[in-house]
Amino acid sequence: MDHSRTYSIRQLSKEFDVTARALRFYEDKGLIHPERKGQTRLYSARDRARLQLILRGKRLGFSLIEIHEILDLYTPKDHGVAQMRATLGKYRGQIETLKRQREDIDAAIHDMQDGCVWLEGEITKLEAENIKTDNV
Amino acid sequence: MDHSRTYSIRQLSKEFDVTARALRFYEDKGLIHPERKGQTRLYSARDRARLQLILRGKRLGFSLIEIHEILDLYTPKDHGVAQMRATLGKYRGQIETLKRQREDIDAAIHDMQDGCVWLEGEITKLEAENIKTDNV
DNA sequence: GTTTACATTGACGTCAACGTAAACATATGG
DNA sequence: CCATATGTTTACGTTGACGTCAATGTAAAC
Repeated sequence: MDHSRTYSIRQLSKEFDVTARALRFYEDKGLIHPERKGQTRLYSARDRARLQLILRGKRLGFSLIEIHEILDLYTPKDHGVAQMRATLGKYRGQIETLKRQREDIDAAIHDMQDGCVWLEGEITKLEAENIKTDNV
Repeated sequence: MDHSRTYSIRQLSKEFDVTARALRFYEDKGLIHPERKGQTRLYSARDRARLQLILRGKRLGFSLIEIHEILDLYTPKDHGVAQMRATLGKYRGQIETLKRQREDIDAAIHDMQDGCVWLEGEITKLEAENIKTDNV
């Protein structure tokens, strides 16, 4: 919430449970651009927000290059109307990609839930058997 | 649908747009187990179904090792009730993982849609400006 | 002032997930 | 009979995403 404060590399790495190496690596790949106080990096709230997006992208299975492109969508470029239209197209493409992923997920969840139900049934069946056996 | 027929490595690779190399690689990693007619691999409908699961897992960003574990959940082991309970736990864990992923996706979609709406607004604003300028 | 903790930049290592190339078998049509 | 297509194994190459290590700097704490 505090938009003015700044974070050290350790603070950020602890908060999001990533290594400092990873943060420097993301910077190398142009995903974050922290300031420098002399040598040491100072991460702003904006950098922190970008890191959140990076990690979300990773959880969704995107490569760092793809995440870079997604981050580009979040950084206002506002050059020409043509550019903005192009960006709008990329937004929509990304949304489509995400929706396809969500369908995959829903399918997987349904499969798994079906499996759950079936397994539960099998277990209760076996339990009934065991109870009968126990009673004999 | 035809449960009795069998597929060559080329047929499968073409149908799912993966290389034959990848299919052999998946076999190496124990994800598929096609039969052999002499040297050549013969893929059954079951192998084909497993391949579908593999590719879906990949689209969702899972590693081959994780996919292997997921596939294990699909192959009935029915040893003891204890085993089945353990499997049931894994199912539920997997479902939780997928649900978390879906939340990430929903968040990303909402962000993108917000961005879309904002961008559309900016574009229409600029267009209005341009029209005024054109008329002068 | 010195230890201790945390920071930096290379450079090289590693693991996964294949690609690529070589060298060979099998079969099918012209 | 030979070419072409498709199959095989073995082995090395490649890319992405960091980990690890060395050599060094800096800053707070005692």
